[in-house]
Amino acid sequence: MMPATDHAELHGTAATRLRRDGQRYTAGRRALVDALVATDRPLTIPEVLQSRRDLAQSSAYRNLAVLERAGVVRRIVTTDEHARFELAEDLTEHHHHLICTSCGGVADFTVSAAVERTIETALATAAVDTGFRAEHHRLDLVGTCAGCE
Amino acid sequence: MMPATDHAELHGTAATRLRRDGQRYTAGRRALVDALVATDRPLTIPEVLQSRRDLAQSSAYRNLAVLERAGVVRRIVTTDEHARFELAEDLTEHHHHLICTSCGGVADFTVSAAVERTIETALATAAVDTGFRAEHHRLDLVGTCAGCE
DNA sequence: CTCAGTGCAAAGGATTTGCATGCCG
DNA sequence: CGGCATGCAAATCCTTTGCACTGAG
Repeated sequence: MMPATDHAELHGTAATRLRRDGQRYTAGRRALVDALVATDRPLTIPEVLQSRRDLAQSSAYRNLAVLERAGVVRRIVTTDEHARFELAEDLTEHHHHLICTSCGGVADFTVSAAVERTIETALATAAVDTGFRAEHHRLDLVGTCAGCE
Repeated sequence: MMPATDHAELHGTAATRLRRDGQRYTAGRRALVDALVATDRPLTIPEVLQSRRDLAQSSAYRNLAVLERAGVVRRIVTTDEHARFELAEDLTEHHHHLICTSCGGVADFTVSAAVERTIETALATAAVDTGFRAEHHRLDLVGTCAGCE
């Protein structure tokens, strides 16, 4: 798996995935992807709309749903009232989230490959034991961020 | 830390924590705790209301918030539209969640103490690196449950 | 031309809140 | 008695949807 860190390639990948779903890669959708590329943390829709004033709220919701179905973005829920969106993992890299219970903010972080392997193995076992078909795991750290301290 | 698996003791602990917050342990609040004790997975508010028809919806929301502030229950957000509630971890035991993306259901599971230690260590490092004060971690497995397969 | 995409405004649905009443301490 | 707790209904807030319009192919 090779992360498409190059912007042009990223947009190409997005276009391909949308086309596969019978969807177009329009300016509005590209703008959403651009907004997500420009940051290193998942954004809420208000945040996206603030950075791109020309986007209509309803289109943002609709297009993020389209992008999610096409596998370009991922929707995550944390603890606050807004859903958040980030690029799909195969377009960036596997990471986790620091969730601040004070301000509701979210930041990304990663752990070593060795730890990931340990977790993967343990989860695979748990999945087999319970007849669960695992798609992916989610490891978050919940607490207070440096800014809220 | 000793899990208060005994019901009487559990209610005593709940009462103490509420009192510490200047709150009463009323019948309605006890009923909510009972509903959560009776199951091995986090419940949504509709689920709680269904098992206890005598509870008013608004009181359930209000009281679960009170119980959360007092540290008796924990609110968790998964991927579907409803928040879910479970007993605080120190009243049960540390566990994780299997989240079904098909039916929205949630089940509990645990991993070995060795794996937990590995995770704890890795997260402690990440927290220090980012100036984050960690309260707890969250490890979920997202996929399809046996029933939805 | 045709049909997906867009924007506005209105609807929907989970959760919260105002207010009058009930009940514990 | 005084104040927290409760229930009902109305209000909120995020998100979704209806509908007419625009634009790409």
